[in-house]
Amino acid sequence: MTMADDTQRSGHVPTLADVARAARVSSATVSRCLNEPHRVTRQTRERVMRVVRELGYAPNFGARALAARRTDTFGAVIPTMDNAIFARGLQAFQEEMGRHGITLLVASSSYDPGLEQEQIRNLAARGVDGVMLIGHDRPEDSYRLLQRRGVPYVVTWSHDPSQPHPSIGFDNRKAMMALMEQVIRLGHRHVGLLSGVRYGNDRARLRAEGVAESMQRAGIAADNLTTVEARYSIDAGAAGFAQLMQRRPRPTVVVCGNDVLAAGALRQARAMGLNVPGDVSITGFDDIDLAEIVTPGLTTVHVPHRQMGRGAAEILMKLRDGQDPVPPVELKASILWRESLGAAP
Amino acid sequence: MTMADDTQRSGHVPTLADVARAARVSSATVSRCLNEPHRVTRQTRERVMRVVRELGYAPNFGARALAARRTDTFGAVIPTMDNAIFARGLQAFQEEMGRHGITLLVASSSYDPGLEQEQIRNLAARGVDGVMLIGHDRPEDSYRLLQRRGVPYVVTWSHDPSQPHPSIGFDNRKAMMALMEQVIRLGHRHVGLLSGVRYGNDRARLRAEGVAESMQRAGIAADNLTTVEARYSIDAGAAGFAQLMQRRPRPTVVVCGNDVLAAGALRQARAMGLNVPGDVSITGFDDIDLAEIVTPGLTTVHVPHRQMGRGAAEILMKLRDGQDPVPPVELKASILWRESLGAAP
DNA sequence: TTGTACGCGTTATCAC
DNA sequence: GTGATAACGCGTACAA
Repeated sequence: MTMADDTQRSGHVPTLADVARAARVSSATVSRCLNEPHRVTRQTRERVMRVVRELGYAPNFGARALAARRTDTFGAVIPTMDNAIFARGLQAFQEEMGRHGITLLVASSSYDPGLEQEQIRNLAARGVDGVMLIGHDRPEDSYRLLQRRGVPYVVTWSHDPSQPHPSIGFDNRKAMMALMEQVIRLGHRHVGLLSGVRYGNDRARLRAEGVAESMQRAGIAADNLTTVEARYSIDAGAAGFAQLMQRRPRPTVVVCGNDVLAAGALRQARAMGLNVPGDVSITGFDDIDLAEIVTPGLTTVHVPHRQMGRGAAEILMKLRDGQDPVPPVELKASILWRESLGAAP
Repeated sequence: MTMADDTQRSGHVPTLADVARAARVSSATVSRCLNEPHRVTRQTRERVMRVVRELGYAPNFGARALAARRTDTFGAVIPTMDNAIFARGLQAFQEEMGRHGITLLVASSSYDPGLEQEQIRNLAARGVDGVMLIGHDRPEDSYRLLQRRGVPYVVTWSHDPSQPHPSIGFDNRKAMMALMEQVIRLGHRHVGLLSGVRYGNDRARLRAEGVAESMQRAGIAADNLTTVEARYSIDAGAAGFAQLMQRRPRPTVVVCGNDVLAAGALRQARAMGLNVPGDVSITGFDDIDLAEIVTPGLTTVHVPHRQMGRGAAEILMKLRDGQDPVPPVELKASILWRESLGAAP
């Protein structure tokens, strides 16, 4: 019989009433001590708080939410926790929330719109005071669900003024076009696009559109662009790169929809004995840690992750406090030059 | 005035009573339709469910938890979301939970024991039916808090039979010693240890102890080991590596407490014009994606992330269902050979 | 099979 | 400043 067996389960979780009884006050006074300490005399307050500590009391969240109709909790639904893309932005989001005494609930959707809707419903049922969403593309029902329950939300990672939702993000298409301008300037005319899955993902979709539009504007035949779609993983990136390299004429540059795919492409290039950027150039998107650490370093699009997270928190709090409407905020993404993009061979 | 302005907030969130009224049944019947559909005739069930959809009803979580004294929610407190270490294990944990209709709540502690306790308290107050914890090292109070409230928990990422807590993990010390055996066999006698922060982190502590013990067993003077501690980031790893390289005689190998530090070490080695493993060897720990993608590939300790996550879920469910005690589960970690570890120069 | 009625633990509105 | 007490929305004996 170990210690854990003795104590893992116990009889009774202390309630407000237990504290009140032990401190010889009413439950209302205990509640006040916890929520509005200044409305209680120091003497009783100290007595109550001592009992709170002794009993190890913690308020029951469900009951509190039920009575106060407010949870001081915000939610975020992100496509995946399995990588670093959203981590930094989320961290900033959380830090800003923490400063205001708000807790963050995180759910992940595995890039599945149906699952995302379920997660949104779950967060709403949990009474979150606001929700942060990634990207605009999702069933109208998902938005309606939040609107109907009066839960404020903010869309991030994408700026698209045509969308009628509060948002903060950057223009994925424009950012990709800025990168493509450099690619074309360096003489590349045969382009392989290693895109993320576009269905239900406006970031991936807009980035891909940016590539095509840039080529069109430069007067390069659409036929010179080959696109392969890959799910979000290094292995899928490697496989996609191998596929692109079979195209004739072979692309002189592989533009990737994100850094993870680019890392996979880099690995595959090495495995195929291809020099980067000597034989083929590779570009990324996002500027996560990975982009700096690979060899050669990835030329990529730097995304203002932290600024986005902090801004999203601010917007959500304005919305919660009744400020409405809040206009979309556009952030800038910039090109980060490293070594993986060079002149066309 | 955009669409969002019109609909962002609405009047009334539908309740069980609303559904009952619209469907012309009692609230009890609606509740049954949602929770025990088989105890209701098909006819009324279909009528009720249609109203549920029409009204966009979702049960109020707080109220449900309050009445049922059960949330079908498990929690996990991880040190950080900012990297991939815990992501894979957590994903497996979540998948297993999902199969059983359980939702996961994730909180992060920023490697701060105080903050971790606050998060544990928060999860407990939210009524989670179980909690997954990383590592054993934390104030006794944190455990007591859970025990007192009768919330089952499981410790992961670390196996230590001397600890009286349900757990699943691997022996961090033993794993590091297995790696060190190879390091020493390759002729290394001057070792730099780039350790993670050990305070409140038994994984980092035990890994560091493993290095020291291996050297002692091999009869190598303790003086031949230089230790530098670095917080969890690539930059800190790079700085720590630079510091270790100033030691005379210079270490022929830098053993890192995790892959992220090793990646930083690798970057710094390149910046200093040092060949790896020709001039100096570097090893990692964890085997995250990064370890495979850097150049040269990291020789590291492969950790059974997914197995750990899945196992943790199973243990937690047993505990919740009253099975007690559940003995600690030990998993195996293995050495993964890549290119960054070579013979001593 | 369905309905009635109570309790879950907290906050908020009153009196005092 | 403090104490009763009525919600809050749901689950569940128990009765019908």
